[in-house]
Amino acid sequence: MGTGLSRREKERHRQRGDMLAAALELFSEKGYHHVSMKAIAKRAEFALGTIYRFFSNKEDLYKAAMLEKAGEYHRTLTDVLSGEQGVLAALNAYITAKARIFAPNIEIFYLYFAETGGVSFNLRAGLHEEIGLLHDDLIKRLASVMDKGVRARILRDLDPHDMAVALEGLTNAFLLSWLKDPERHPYEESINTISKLFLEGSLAA
Amino acid sequence: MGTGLSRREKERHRQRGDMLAAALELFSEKGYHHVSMKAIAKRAEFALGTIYRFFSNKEDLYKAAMLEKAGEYHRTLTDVLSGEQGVLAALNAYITAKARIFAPNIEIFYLYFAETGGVSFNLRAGLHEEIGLLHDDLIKRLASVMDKGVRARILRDLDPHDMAVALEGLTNAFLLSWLKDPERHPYEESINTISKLFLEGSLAA
Amino acid sequence: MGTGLSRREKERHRQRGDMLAAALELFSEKGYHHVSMKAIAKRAEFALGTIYRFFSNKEDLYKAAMLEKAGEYHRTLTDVLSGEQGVLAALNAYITAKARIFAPNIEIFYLYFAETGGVSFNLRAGLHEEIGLLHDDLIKRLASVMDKGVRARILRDLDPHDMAVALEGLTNAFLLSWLKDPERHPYEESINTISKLFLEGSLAA
Amino acid sequence: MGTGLSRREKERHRQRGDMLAAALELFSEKGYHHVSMKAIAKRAEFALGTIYRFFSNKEDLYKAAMLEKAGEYHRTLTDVLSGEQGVLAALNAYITAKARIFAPNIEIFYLYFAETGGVSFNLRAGLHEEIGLLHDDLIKRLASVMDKGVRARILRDLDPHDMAVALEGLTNAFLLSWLKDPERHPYEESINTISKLFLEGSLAA
DNA sequence: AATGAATGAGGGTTCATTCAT
DNA sequence: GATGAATGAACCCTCATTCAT
Repeated sequence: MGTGLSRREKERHRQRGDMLAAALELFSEKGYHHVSMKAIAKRAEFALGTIYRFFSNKEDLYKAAMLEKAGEYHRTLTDVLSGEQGVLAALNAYITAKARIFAPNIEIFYLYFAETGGVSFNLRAGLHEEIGLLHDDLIKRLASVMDKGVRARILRDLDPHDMAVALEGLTNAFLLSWLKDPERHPYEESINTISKLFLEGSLAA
Repeated sequence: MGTGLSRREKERHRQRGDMLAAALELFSEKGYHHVSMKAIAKRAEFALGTIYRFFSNKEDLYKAAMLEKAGEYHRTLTDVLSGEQGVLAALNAYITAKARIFAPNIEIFYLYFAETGGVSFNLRAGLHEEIGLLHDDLIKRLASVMDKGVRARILRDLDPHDMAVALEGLTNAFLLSWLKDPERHPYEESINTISKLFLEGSLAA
Repeated sequence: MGTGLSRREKERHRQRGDMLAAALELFSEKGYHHVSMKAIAKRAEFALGTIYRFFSNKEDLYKAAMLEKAGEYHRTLTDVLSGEQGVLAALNAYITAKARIFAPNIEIFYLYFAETGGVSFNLRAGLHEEIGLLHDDLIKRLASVMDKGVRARILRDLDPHDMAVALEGLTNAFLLSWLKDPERHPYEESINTISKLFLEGSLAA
Repeated sequence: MGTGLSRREKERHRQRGDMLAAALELFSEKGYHHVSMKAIAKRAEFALGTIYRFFSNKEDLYKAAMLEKAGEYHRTLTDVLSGEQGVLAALNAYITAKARIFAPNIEIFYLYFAETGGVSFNLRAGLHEEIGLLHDDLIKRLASVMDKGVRARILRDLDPHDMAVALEGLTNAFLLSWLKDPERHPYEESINTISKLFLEGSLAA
């Protein structure tokens, strides 16, 4: 018993997911203001009014879609970092995972990036903060890996938090560069460059 | 002495500048779609119609405002790089200048960043490309400085273009980190970290 | 019995009709450019946006309103001409019907007339042509009646098409004259005059 | 002695004429509402403000332009009618003159026609009346010619005023028909038809 | 007297949101 | 609960008119 309810809840959750997916697709294709609720309803194959039973307004839907994706990314990246592997393997896995996540979704990356960066304005008040928290958490986890690496004398002896921020900046920059012009600038080489910057005595080796 | 014409032209230019300034303020405060032409007119203290004597539509005004600022930033940063100084001095000056430029204009930085990154959609077609060109030029100039540094055995022996991209990513990341929480994370320390990542034998010293 | 669908369709058609009626009223009262969509919405007792569910823009609404009325007039007049009556009866019926149609709608007559004439400019491209086709059709039908009359030696032996055009011109002129000053110039006398001009040997009688 | 003033007045009159000509050209090309005062100023090669020294507003300019042309037409047509010629010659001259006047100016004809007809709305209040007076005067003069013709037993014995109105309607209709499709419907034949309708015993001859 | 830059009311249209069915 | 027609506020832009130069 309660299965009836449960089934209904599952169904509701599935519908919500369909809406979020449709919304995210359209938002990343055209940008927030160029997507109408009607278009989202159509893409998601729901009636316009039905969307409003799940999200109180467009704003809310946007936030939910972004947070959904951000949460997914965050989960993937933290999973990668928390594996039972060595420091170098973890960082390599992180860098690779980030590329794997964003490559097929460059638009979403931009969106996410803009939010992470801050191009969010009052409009998305709240979203900014929530994504900020995720980002802070990620930095903290990265810093902890860095710390481990420094103590193991694998990484250069710099402030772990700074190194985490640096890694974020480097991966973002190389990702963008790669996505802009995939041929001219293979991502693998970027990984090498990033590694060398962090590794202790890398030149000596 | 042509002062008649010159005065009128100067006046026109001043008005245009006022409009661009007002537009930029508002766009960075609220985002493109949340700013009405009426609001820009009011902020700039012109009549609505007057704006249309200078810019053919909102789109045009936005592009002009962004390009104006982007050009200004680009000029400042390339000036810094082309001084008759050593490699290290040049890079330090660059990093500092970037902070000096963006610190008071974090919103504009986000805007610029978003455009550099790509959150621009069809809407701003053209702008994206033009800013992209400026950015490419900057990278090229940075790479040339890096090359000089590598050949002088001051910097690590990595691909100069990659190092340029890396520097961009690092400065952006640290700037954002600093601007988010100025107390906790002094920008000066970031500069140290950045330096150390690029300097040859920095750990040995 | 499909009544559900039918009812909705009927409702839709009724709404469309109300909008067209309101639009036609206002357009004939004040002219195309002096009527705002808001005013039409108000007169038709719909919200502004609702009108746009039926007509894609003001232009479209105008054309639809004109064509609606033109079609109605055309139907009425061709019906009159195609009755199983004699030539004289047909022409008399035509002249009378025209008066009956336009008398209560002098403004619409002007509008129709202007379109028939050509005061439409690019703006109403298309409408002009469509109304022109209706007009040509009417002339052709009139000419055919004239032809019958000529062959029956009831009407003067002139070119039927010319006679049709002439009848149009005469009825228009007398209608306008009558509508301008109904007392001074009874329409019945106009009919007599028109008849006499076309009848063979009318003076001899 | 007054020559100075006179010269200035002449100059003013010439300027006024240039403005009216430019305005009429544009109005007939595009229609009242699609012509801006700026465009008229440019076509007339005057400054925008200067136009307002001659006409208090756009409305006023339109009326003046229409009345100017209407007066010109009226003068031409009444001149033709008041010549020392026979009735038939006068009517023929009238019909020909009307074609000569309007053929190169079909748009103005439509405009004039619309005003004569009545598509004028509140907007052009006044203009309508004034053109109406000219039109009435023309009808009266035509009627007087008709009367002479009837008394001379050249024309059919119908009410002269009706015949005048009829002639107006016929010439308008044939003119429009001709202007719409000049090849298919030579105006000369129309003249024949018109003549036959009015001439006494024309079929007998 | 001539100029044309500046003004701002007003119009067409879109679209987030509501609510009767 | 689901639907989508109806609503109307708000936006971009034009252009007749004014007035400082």
